[in-house]
Amino acid sequence: MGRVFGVMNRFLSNATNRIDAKGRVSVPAPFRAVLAQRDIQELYCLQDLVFPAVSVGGPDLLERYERQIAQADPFSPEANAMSLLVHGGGVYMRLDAEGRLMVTDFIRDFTGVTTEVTFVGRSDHFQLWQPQAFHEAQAAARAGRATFAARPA
Amino acid sequence: MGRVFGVMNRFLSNATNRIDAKGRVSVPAPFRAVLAQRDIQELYCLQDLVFPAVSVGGPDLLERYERQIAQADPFSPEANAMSLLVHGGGVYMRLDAEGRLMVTDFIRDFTGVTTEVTFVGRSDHFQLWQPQAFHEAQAAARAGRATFAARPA
DNA sequence: TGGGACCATATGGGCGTCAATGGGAAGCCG
DNA sequence: CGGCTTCCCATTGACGCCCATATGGTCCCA
Repeated sequence: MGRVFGVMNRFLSNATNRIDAKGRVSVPAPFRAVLAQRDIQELYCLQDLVFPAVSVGGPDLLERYERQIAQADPFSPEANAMSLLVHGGGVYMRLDAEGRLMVTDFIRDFTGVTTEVTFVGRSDHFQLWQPQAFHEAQAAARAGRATFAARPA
Repeated sequence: MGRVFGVMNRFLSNATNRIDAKGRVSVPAPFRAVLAQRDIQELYCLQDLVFPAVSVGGPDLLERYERQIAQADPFSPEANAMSLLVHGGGVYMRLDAEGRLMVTDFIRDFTGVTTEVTFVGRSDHFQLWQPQAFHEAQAAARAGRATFAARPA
């Protein structure tokens, strides 16, 4: 195998792939490379806390969320809601031999994807988005960010 | 080979190159020299927050943004949105053996470039612009009006 | 000082490889 | 027995890697 470059060991950038007649979609090769490098074979999926997107990562993703829940006040509505999402909404998935995953109703219902899926890198995990929703969310984030950009950090 | 002069270790000035039939464009040699001097082999690209331009730099460019994210609560909506921009909107690129890069739809859509690309030095990184948009933005900056109209959808 | 050789950059294009996609066939669970 | 899933193989279109050419500028030398 070729050399793995220093910063490519994170999930970065985005790509949109088609869902085939059987409901499968290819995970972009760069993302699969990251998964392979981290020895991640079992994928854990859960809903994003603020966006209509499904987060996908290894078991470490689940652990990160559980730590966050543990830190919060156990009686707070936030911790309660998070536990509901993380523990009640989480799903395990596997890739097939060609590096594709099944787009289940869980994914379709929450993200709104129908024919295409946008894979979005999030550094330590990646997300599945309905293409249009991703573009809109990014445009909104940029707009909100630009208003503060004028001020020095 | 020759001695590298102090002033050449930064991205300065601008140049416009053509996009060929395969969608490639040569990065100006002075910029490539800076990249080589800094040992930058993988390029990190991100949409500018205020201009219709794509910023290109080394891994340090990404790390600068990531430091900002790290300062916020990792589960906050703000950090989430920021990561959506930096990780989801960022792209890694490599130059081919001749020092060219692919002009992807990502670049075309955001900058509006079609047949030519203007490379603009920004000291620690450089940017890709649609030639006319660059001239207009520069003229506006010269006139002292930093405000820039929203670009057309 | 003018001409010409030399050189680096920008550009064009062929070709092989790999990823994305499509579809068949066998296996599993209802 | 039927639908759905999993494994496997075929296709194709894009991208990376390679070499060729042109063009403009610089340097050297007469």
